[in-house]
Amino acid sequence: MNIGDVAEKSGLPPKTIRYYEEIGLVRPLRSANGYRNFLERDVHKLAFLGRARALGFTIEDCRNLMALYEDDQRASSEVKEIAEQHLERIDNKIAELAQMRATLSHLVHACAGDHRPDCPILADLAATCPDEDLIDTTA
Amino acid sequence: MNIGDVAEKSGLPPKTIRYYEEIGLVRPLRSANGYRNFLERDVHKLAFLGRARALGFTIEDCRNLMALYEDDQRASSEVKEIAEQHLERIDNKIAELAQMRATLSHLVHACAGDHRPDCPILADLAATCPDEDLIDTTA
DNA sequence: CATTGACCTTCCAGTTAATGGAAGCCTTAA
DNA sequence: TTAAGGCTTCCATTAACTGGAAGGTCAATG
Repeated sequence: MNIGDVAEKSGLPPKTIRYYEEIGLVRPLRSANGYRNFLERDVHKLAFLGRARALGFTIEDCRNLMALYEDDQRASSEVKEIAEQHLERIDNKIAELAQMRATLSHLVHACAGDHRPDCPILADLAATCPDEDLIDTTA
Repeated sequence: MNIGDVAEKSGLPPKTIRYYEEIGLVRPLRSANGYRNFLERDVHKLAFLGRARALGFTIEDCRNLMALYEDDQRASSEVKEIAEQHLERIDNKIAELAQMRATLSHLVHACAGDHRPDCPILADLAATCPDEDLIDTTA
């Protein structure tokens, strides 16, 4: 199977599939003409990778998940640990974004958004420390 | 003022400050010895940039916000528009992460996480389309 | 048989926003 | 004088692709 078919079946662009080969996530055979020759097994692996990436796992996570997937002696605890760590990363990211969102939303609502230059958003970004005039800035 | 002092005052690492100069966000003077020589105004700008970046604005947003900040003829609507677009980006990102979180959390709870190889997480990642055998794959 | 168009190949560059490190000045104090 | 610390530039690296150029392959058509 050529890369175009695999792209369609796996949902990954050809560029990405080539990249995944380059970093060793798949090892397709080669036809006599130099074209990559994928087996169904490769398609399956690539779809697996696509789903893992869609869940936000890093490439390194994917590499490890794939290794576990192919190891029938694995302990599910190993998989779960990777997933839990990722879940924590996601939670942290969401918290960070929620914090940004709160501040930004507040500022946006406070801004008239008209022709006048007065802007609480810029005022906040420019905000000097409230006690700035108490700080020795001559140093 | 040397870069080290500016770093301390602005909260940005020296490396980042040099980078911001490289991409034209600040233009410090130079002393006779070749050292960058920052004015209070530069420190203020850098702190502004640091706060904007902390709110997740891109560097390009920062460039535009800074230009508006320095233009006393600006309309607050221009600032608000940038902020609103960013808010939307944040909301999209949060939604995406929340979706990942939901799926992943579900899978993690379903996984025993013991010594056995059975794992719903891997099963899901490997999941072929439920109706795969009904799909014409010969096309 | 030649050519066209759709594939495929490799290789190089660019993306975001820094960060790490090497090699080498400048300054100051012991 | 020499050592420490701060400063300089330049180059490489990060994550995970993506875009594009130059060129080989293949199937069908004129």
